[in-house]
Amino acid sequence: MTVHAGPGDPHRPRAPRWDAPEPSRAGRGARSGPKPGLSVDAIVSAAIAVADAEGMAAFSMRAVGERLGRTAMALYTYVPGKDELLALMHDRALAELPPPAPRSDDWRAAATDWAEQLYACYLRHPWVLRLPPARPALGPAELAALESLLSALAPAALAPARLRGAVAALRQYVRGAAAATADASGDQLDGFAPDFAEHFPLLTALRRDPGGAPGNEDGEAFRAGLAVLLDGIAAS
Amino acid sequence: MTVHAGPGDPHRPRAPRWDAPEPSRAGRGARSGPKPGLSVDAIVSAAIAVADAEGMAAFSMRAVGERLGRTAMALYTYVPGKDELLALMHDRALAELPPPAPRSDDWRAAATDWAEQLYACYLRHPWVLRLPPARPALGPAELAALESLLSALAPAALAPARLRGAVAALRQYVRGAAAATADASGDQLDGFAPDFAEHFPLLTALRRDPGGAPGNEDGEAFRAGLAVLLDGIAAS
DNA sequence: CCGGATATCCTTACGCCATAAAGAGTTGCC
DNA sequence: GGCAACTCTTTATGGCGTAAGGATATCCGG
Repeated sequence: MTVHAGPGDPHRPRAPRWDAPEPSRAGRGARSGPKPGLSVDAIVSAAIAVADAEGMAAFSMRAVGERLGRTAMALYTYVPGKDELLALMHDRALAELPPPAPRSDDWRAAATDWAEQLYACYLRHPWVLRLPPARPALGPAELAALESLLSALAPAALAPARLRGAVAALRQYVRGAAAATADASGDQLDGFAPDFAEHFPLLTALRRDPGGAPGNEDGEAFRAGLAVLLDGIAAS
Repeated sequence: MTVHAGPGDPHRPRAPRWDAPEPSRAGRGARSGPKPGLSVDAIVSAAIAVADAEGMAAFSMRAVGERLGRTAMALYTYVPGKDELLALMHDRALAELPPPAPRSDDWRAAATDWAEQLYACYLRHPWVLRLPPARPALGPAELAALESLLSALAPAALAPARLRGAVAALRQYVRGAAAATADASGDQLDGFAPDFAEHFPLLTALRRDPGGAPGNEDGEAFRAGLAVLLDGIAAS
């Protein structure tokens, strides 16, 4: 990545090593000052711990600092601001995804696996689905996930345009479904006006139908939608 | 809906008419006080105007009040808090969607239309995709949109489980794709490490391929994914 | 061993935010 | 007229991100 808000940037004179471990410590002969007590990695870990445990609403620079026994301002030595920290968190979360599985001819199983891994990752870190849009480019882990999906779909030998469509559909579907599941609002449509059934007859009918499994409803819905999608890919 | 934080609620003694026009003014014989200079509707409209124009980052109770020539606190007479206002904004935005089209046997065209309407609506109001998860239930406009989709899909005569999957896939795909388009980050993956092509060969290959239309790339990607999805529904 | 440079980390402060509390002014019913 | 109900304002509280500046620790060249 190397976003490099280096010391040349007059706007951000702090933050000597933003974003990368700065190969060695040999930038200039000048290195001095007290040993760093923190690191970008440690801050990102603490930040993810806060977001996972307390939710995004309770996430703040102060909260992250506190978890590390520092003040909020101490973080600014390592990270230029909250937005950049969020971007690092995002990519770190996606880095939990497994590397591309060894090539298999069963693209359907491979794609299913990919989708379920990503879905589970989003549910482990639901705050990812709520990050602000500022980041200018995809992070390395997100790129790796895309590459992984392409590798899973390779045996299907789709035409390029079709492949683009399939990737977009899978990626966005998983994200949307995870967002729906995470916002437990889900499809809670009871307790409404008394004329609910009148206004929404088809919804009511679908609702009354002997649904799928009783528990784990969200997971079931996710898999059902995924199956439809994969059928579409298969139909190419 | 009738969420009714009525005067009986000790926690919210204000906000006499939250969420519905309160059929007439006949709640109790007691009505008095100055004529309301605002209304929930006017506030929601102003709030949407602010969010559309300035983006969610600049959205605040103060900003909405200012647009109406009032202070932030004046809004609290009509709306119990920011979260509830956001929920109303969400539903109002989705209320722009057209009512169910007259029944047509071409479910594919009908579903495509539904998806494009929703996609366009999200792009008109991208802040909708970024709302906090608090709301406990779907709003009436969102329910109407679902009913509309069911009506579009009716001629396909899907089995209930399959129908559920198709609805979930379409809904979440449109939402995810809109979010990706709105965060103009899109798929910006250039300007990276020099070994980009090495690390991500499949991505690089797909990228090099003579893509679809030159302009309107997002819309193209959206339609391609949608086509895959609809093929999946057709394969039932 | 000693300055000076450089780095980490802290305190303080500013201008935002949502919203609680209390009061001023307006209106309609008795 | 009096009073209750209502709208809207002012003020205040406790949070936020982060700019600014200072204390302190560490290293380097002398």
